[in-house]
Amino acid sequence: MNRKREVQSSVKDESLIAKRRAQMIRGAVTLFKEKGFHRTTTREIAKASGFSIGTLYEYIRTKEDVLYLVCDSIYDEVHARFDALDIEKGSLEVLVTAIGHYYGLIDDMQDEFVVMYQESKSLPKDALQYVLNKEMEMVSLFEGLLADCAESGEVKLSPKEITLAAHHLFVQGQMWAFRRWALRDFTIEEFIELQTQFLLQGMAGEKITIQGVK
Amino acid sequence: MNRKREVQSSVKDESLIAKRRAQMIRGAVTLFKEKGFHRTTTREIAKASGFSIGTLYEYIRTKEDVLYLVCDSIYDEVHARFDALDIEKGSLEVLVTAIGHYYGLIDDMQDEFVVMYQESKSLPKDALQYVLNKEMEMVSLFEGLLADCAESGEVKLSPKEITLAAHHLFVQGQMWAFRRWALRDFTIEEFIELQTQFLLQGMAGEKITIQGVK
Amino acid sequence: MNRKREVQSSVKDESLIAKRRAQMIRGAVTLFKEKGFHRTTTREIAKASGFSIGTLYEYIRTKEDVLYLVCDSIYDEVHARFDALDIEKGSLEVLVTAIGHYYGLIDDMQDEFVVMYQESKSLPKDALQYVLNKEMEMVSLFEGLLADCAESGEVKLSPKEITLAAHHLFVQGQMWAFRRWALRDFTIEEFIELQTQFLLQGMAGEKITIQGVK
Amino acid sequence: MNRKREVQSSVKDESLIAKRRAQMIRGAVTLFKEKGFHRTTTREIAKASGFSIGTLYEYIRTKEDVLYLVCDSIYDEVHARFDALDIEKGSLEVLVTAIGHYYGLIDDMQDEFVVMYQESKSLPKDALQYVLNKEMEMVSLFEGLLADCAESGEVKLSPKEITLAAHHLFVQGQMWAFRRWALRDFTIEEFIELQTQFLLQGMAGEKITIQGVK
DNA sequence: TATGAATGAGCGTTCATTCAT
DNA sequence: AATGAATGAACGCTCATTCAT
Repeated sequence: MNRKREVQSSVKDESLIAKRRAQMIRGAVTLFKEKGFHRTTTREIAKASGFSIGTLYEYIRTKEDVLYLVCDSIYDEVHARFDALDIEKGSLEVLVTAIGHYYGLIDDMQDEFVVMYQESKSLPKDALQYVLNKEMEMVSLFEGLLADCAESGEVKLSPKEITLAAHHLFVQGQMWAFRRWALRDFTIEEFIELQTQFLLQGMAGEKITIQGVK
Repeated sequence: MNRKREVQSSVKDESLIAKRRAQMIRGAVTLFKEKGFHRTTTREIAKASGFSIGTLYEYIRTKEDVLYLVCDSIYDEVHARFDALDIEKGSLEVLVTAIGHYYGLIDDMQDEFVVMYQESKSLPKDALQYVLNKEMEMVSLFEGLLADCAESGEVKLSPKEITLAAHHLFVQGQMWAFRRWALRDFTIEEFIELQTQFLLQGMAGEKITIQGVK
Repeated sequence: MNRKREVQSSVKDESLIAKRRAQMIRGAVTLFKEKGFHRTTTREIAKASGFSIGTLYEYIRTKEDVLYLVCDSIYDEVHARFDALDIEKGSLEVLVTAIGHYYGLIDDMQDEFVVMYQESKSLPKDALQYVLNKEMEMVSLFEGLLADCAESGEVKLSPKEITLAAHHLFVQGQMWAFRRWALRDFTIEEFIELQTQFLLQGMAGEKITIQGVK
Repeated sequence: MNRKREVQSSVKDESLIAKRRAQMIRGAVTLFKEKGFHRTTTREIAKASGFSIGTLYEYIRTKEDVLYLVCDSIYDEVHARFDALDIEKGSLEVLVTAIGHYYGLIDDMQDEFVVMYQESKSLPKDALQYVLNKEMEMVSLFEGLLADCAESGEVKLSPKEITLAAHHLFVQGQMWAFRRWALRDFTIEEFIELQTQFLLQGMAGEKITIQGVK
């Protein structure tokens, strides 16, 4: 399994750690979104979190820990939401619900997702691996759902097509967070509706051939 | 129009400027890909370019200029390729050709595209605007093609659906550069084939309704 | 006289102060020996002493106080030992006994002596002066013993030679603590024996002249 | 052999490196003597050297490098002086000359020696090893000279006594640098004269026994 | 009395940029 | 036009010390 990395803290009171880190994550996300991880200083993070630089370092060991904490908290939320869905076996209906929830989550946590996608490359190796694994878990979840649909005959997709479709789906989710400036005219509901349509049709229809294309 | 930003140089000889900047871009892309813009030092760029730090600064004014030069050169290439296509009016066939060329280009310039998407946020405001405009030009090109298809009745899409489809298309292109680690099993030809299929079916089929979904 | 510096404590109970400071000294010596005064943190001292950082500061005012306490405790021990000797008047025999006891003490408290010699320069001015005075007392004790021997005719030494011999003696003691890595082959008994021999012969013999030396 | 550690510099001009490092060493020795290695900041070193903090770091990689450079320069000087002596085979006369030169050197470079002895423990492991080896070379030189004297019958010393005498000699040298405050009344010539006397008598005389000493 | 979370001055180090040669 | 030594602002991080509980 994908073992959670421990972020060391010299403070012992666990609930205090949780509270301070929540402050930290909130402050850091705003800053990272605005200026990026590298242009944000630890002093700024401390200030935005509402405490001093010294206190910040009571709860983390390195600046990168803050970024990791941000990424980790996103996946905690993702899991919380999906667990609430209580999925057993995939079907077109379940898939559509899952997509809706996933895109809804991204809408709720736009800043966090943008930060994660833009800045995760600055994570130390092991933390990056952890985050990528989490991402893969997410994609696999969709793959599983699609595979169930394929098995039950609801959709006709080869294994490769399933893989691609799952990534496709995942990436379109990112698009909502990333390209808001380009999608100002859409509500999240419209976006979900249209994306779902595209996807279902893309999977369902007959193969199409255009003649004369290289 | 989107006016090209001038990057100041204290050197007069235009052809020398072009030569040195080409060296610079080649060196910088590799470094930016490997370590990101912020972790790359100007000294490293100079070294990778084959000249001294002093010389580097004869051809640019700030480190960000290098990033801008990289981004700009990508779009020069994009334009060169698309101009060669000599498109007049859109049709499904033309659209499919354009997609193929676009994805092919991304495949050829993977490193450059990754750098651009990952690091462009570090550009100074005006340069970022310029690059985003370039991106919008690209998306608009696809929108134009799709609109032509809609007009001629080849596809049935509302204006909003056209916008979304164009972005969709554009983002799937990025995916090829970005998520290569997840798409190791695919060749670029397969990828183009499958993506095109998805798109065409997604646009062509009847609307699908899943009942019981919120 | 050399007045003992008061180290402030906010705790009133004198016996508790003594107990806590003893814990502190034991912990600190080990740490100072291992990593030096500057590389040792107050938190580490607290931990090694068996109490919290807050408690540590109930018994001292500054980190340097700990160092002072260490140095002071060494001289307390030195005095305790020499008082037990109950010296009245010097003679060669008494001198030899004193040397033996002094070197034996250094052997027993090697770590403490090394710390004192290596780190005492980090003491605040007045504390350093106090410690240097203590050291001078020690040297004077030997000077006194030597002077007695000179007076009684047991050795032939000018006042200047006495001074130098006393320092000599003192410094050779330090050597035992300091250069243990170079003296692995010697036992403390051998060392005392040989040093005493050297000293006595050095003082007793006829003056030697080497001709032709500039 | 004891390979010289390379201290990295980003400057290429070797003679400039030598010049700047000489400035650095001169400045640093004064500061280290005054306040110790740990209490001296790199900015102070830069200032005392006559250049900026940025320039300082063009010639070293870490603060510890400065300390190493100081220690290394001392032994360069030691070697230069001893090589000039052109010793072939030991004799009492040669030994006395060597001692005189060694103590003379220490007198000339008092500050440097004090810094080396007080602060070398702050060197990184490999550098410390290098310096200790240099020290051992020095001691061995005296051991060699003494062994030659023993062989030729000029002195009667067992191998162990030779070892101890060499260390003894070496440590008395340190004393001159270290305990100047206690030896204000002596000139270096007196000191050399008396120490040599002590040593020669210590080695030459008959064994002395004090009765009644435990 | 004992605790440990909070503080912020200060440190070592980096690196974009300049400019004399 | 090319070089690379010099600069210093700014960063990440530490740790002695305080003080509310």
